Amino acid sequence: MRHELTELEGITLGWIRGHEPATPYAVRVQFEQSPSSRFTGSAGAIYPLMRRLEKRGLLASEPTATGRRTGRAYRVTPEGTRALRAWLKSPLEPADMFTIDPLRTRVLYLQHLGPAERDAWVDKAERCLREQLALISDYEALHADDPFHRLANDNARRETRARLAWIRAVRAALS
Amino acid sequence: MRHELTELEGITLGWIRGHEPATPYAVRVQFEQSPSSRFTGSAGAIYPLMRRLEKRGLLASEPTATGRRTGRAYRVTPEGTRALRAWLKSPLEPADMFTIDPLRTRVLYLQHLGPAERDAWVDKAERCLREQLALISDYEALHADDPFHRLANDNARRETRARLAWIRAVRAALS
DNA sequence: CCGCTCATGTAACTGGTTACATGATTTA
DNA sequence: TAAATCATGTAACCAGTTACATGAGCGG
Repeated sequence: MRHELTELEGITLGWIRGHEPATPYAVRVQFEQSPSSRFTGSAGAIYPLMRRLEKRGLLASEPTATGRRTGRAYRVTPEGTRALRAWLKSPLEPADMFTIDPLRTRVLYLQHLGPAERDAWVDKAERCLREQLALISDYEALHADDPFHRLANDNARRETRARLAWIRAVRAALS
Repeated sequence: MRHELTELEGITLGWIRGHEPATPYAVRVQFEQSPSSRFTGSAGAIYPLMRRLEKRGLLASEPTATGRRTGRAYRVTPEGTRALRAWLKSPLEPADMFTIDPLRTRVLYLQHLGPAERDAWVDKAERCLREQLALISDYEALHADDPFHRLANDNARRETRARLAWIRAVRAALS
């Protein structure tokens, strides 16, 4: 009885649970409108993933037809709910939760850019972080009703603010 | 002339530039002692990667022998330096820099846990974040001399602190 | 000499992306 | 009715992981 889920599987399962019955396309749209770039929500990922979860007994599907179109709509099975709950609780080992910040890795080797290039880099980074704050607010407006979405959004905002404060510290340190 | 590098390639190239001539094993050790869990620095990743970069002309290798052991030590070519600099400057599109926080995705679906389970989850998350702060300090001590490392470390510390503040806000919101 | 760690690799797998193919429905 | 876009899927590829194989050197 394997219950381990990848991050994408966990998120998908969680989303479907709240939007049953859900087609793969609906899941895809959801991923595309999210400002996160970790997953594209490409068809090539979602369709096989959902069939995979069904084969594992975590999803069950019924055929749907809008007009003459064929397709399948999925629901989370009790087994799937159990897997979702296990996923929610599980991977909280300290090692697993190190955040990945592409800015952080790049600053490690910033010595290989000239002073002017470094300044340009820092400026651009700060601009991008500001834009991101705006994107976060936009996205938040879409889900103002869901308190859990608001909490997740608060996380994104706080992290982005911390990175902004940091990038300003970087600028100060470089000059 | 393709100059695009994956994150792992960029980091590897940057590290080698500062530690020439470097063996794949030395690169591996470096990754293992880093507190980040994004890359394991497994042999299966590093050895092929470095050969790949050599074939692209970004690394050059000389055979080395400690005792009767055979092996190769690598240096970054001028072409490799150019690629490194391009990588440092390039992927700062807003979309690319969204941070991945496994806590954030999980909180989205926390509604599927009971109140007691949620509390336990929040407690564990907070404990892990605290441990991480300690890990960050340990790691910082290893590189106290390198100002760029210190900046990167400052980033990790600020983000972790922001996440800690957030998780406390989550606890407050849940009760 | 036995076992441990150092060091170099390879092979099979996996999860996700890109790019493509195709048919249905809506809109100009 | 032509073009756009909605919706469902497949195939080829790719970077990185896991697990394994192997041999050198070293300490008990």
